Amino acid sequence: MHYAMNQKPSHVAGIKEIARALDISIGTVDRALHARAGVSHSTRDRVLKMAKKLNYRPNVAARNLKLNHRLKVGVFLPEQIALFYDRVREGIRAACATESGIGVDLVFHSFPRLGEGESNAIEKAGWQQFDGIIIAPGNSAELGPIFSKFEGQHKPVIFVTTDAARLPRLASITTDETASGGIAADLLGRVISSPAKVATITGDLRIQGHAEKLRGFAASLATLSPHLSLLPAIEAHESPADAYNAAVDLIKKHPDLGALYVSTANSLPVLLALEENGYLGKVLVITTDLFPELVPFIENGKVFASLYQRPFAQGKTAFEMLIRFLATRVAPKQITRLAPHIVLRSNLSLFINLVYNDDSSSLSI
Amino acid sequence: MHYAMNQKPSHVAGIKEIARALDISIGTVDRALHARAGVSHSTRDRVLKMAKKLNYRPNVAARNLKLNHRLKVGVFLPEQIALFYDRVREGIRAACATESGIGVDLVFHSFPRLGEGESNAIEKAGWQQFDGIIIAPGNSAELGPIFSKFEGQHKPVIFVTTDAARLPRLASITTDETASGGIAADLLGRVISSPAKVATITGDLRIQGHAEKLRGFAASLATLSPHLSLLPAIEAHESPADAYNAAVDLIKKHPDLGALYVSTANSLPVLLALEENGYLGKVLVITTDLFPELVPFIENGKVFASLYQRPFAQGKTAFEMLIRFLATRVAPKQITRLAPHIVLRSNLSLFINLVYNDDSSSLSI
DNA sequence: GCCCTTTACGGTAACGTACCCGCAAGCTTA
DNA sequence: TAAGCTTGCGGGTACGTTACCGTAAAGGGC
Repeated sequence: MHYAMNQKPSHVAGIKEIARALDISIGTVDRALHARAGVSHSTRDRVLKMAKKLNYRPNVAARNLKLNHRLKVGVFLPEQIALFYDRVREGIRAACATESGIGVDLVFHSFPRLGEGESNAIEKAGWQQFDGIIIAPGNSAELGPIFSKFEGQHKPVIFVTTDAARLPRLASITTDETASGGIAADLLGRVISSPAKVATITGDLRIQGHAEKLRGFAASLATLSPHLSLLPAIEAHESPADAYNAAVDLIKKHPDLGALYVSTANSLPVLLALEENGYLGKVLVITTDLFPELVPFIENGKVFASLYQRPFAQGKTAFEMLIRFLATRVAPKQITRLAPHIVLRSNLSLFINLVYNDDSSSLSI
Repeated sequence: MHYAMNQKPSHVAGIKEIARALDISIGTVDRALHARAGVSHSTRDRVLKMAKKLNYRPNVAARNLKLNHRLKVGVFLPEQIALFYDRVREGIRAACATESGIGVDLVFHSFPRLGEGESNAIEKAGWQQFDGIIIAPGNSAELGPIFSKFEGQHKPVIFVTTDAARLPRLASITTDETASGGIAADLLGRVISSPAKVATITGDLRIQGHAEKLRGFAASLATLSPHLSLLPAIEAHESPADAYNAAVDLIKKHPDLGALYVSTANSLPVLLALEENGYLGKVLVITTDLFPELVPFIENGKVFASLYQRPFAQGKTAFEMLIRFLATRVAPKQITRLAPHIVLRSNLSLFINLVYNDDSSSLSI
């Protein structure tokens, strides 16, 4: 038995076929199709109708050849944490490499840390020169003036890795942070069946994603795992020393701690603090993201799970969206929330080569 | 502070700049660059050197315009299970839509079920007419003769959703089935802390993926969750009635069953059997894939997790790889194993719109 | 010497589109 | 009525590449 459901690739017409069909010049057809001046209403209508009838599709190759414009895309990402943001950059580069239609020039700019120096970097680089921009917006207060200064220019900006809903943007790509927190709470509640205390260590709560993760965690804990009681969130401000001390404090205050959710990538000092005090293995730990030092902790089960934010996929998606918009001027979905990957010791091997980034040809896994 | 790491987009030369630099004709340059006949060795070398020196990049737009060849891609996928394979088709279509460079004609062919009628469909459709083929190879025994008949033609074939390692293929895209099984065993072992019996219900074990899932499950159970004892695998052959009866038998024989891993998408009859006998909620269940009927089971926690095989991402990746090969003749990584998504009630909402497929613009989440 | 083939290269017509120039008809204004 | 302007359209060129055709020059066989 055999079923064919062809959609016939029916002939697509060019601009000159329309001209021939209406016995007018291709110049006129061009003006009509592009709503340029110098065509009467009646002719324009006739052209548009015939274009639809003949199934006109502009030939992208010819257009690109003619208006030989290379696109310039500016990418503004933090240097820290390099292992994370380098994967974003790789995703962008990979997507750029597969782009066969239009010529794209990528210009990478860096600033020290998320929310630190990004507006500076943008202003120095010159917003103007880019056809589109990809950025991780850490400090929306600082970025606000820049965005409003260039308002009305409709420069397409795409946010990656974290969002800033107040700023006007073409699109934003992040993982679903609320879901990340929710998954952590869900898993902890499933594994720990009796009542227990749960703590969270987070990063800078002014960054949108961190707050969302916590909200998701708290909400999910209350509904899905009510037998777990949540301790007040500990904000570690991305500093290793802060995080270490906070963890030591925590286990001193709550020696009966059952579980811990580290919602920042800065989990290593926390793990060391737990290990040194003999709590690693006793406390069920869920972390965020993936980097080489974390691998052994997951491998030997001391860290139950880590929620991977898929930097490569984020970069790739952002670039694809931007180019698609620049080519077609059709706006993409404004908010895209990728599903975070749940990294366990059983599927760790699927992510490990990504982390060591020895295989740049690897896909957006 | 501001760090710029531009890789300068330095001027890229065209074919005629090389010609001018060497004071020869562009025809000669073209022949030299494409290793065509009619150029002396010395001139060829000079051209190639100058091409490198001037940073020659062929203008894809111009090339595509000139050799106006549309590519024809044949897609052969089963009809059953529609919700799964339709997502694969959507992924292919989505990738095709973003393809701006070359014109691609997609031709979809279907056959009833995986491994049933696929060789028939291919032979009827005519292997010859396609520049490339995407197929779900269920029955490698039947496909073998077809593949060997056309051996040496180097027709690029990409396998999706399941692999057939014996057949020559350009690439294969599946989820990592071994990891799927491993994740199931890992999670079950984490949630169930005391010794318990674990059963598996699988599909046709002649299909590569099903066997791999079981192997992964057994291996992972032995190493990560040794307190769980694995019962012999039950093969349900994709038939709903079979699956139902098998499940009833199972709980009759093992009323103390602790957990169940359904490694086929055909999990609904199993869930119904458990529900009718009051076992749903007592037995920890992990299923495979996602479809509307499964959603409420996950929502209310009766199914702990489901391992989603990302059909959309598989289709999209397969198409992108195929086109990239056809455009550049550079072979992709032969084996790509995507990480399956772990669907829990806490992240179910991220996948639910995919399942109801009301949003075809959604990404390869 | 002639004729034929081969080799190495020059020249050029497209591919479909965008954009500029030019021209005729109609209209306005002095 | 002449000069100037606007409107509506035709014609042509160029974008970078490929695929031909043409053609000198060199070589080989008679």
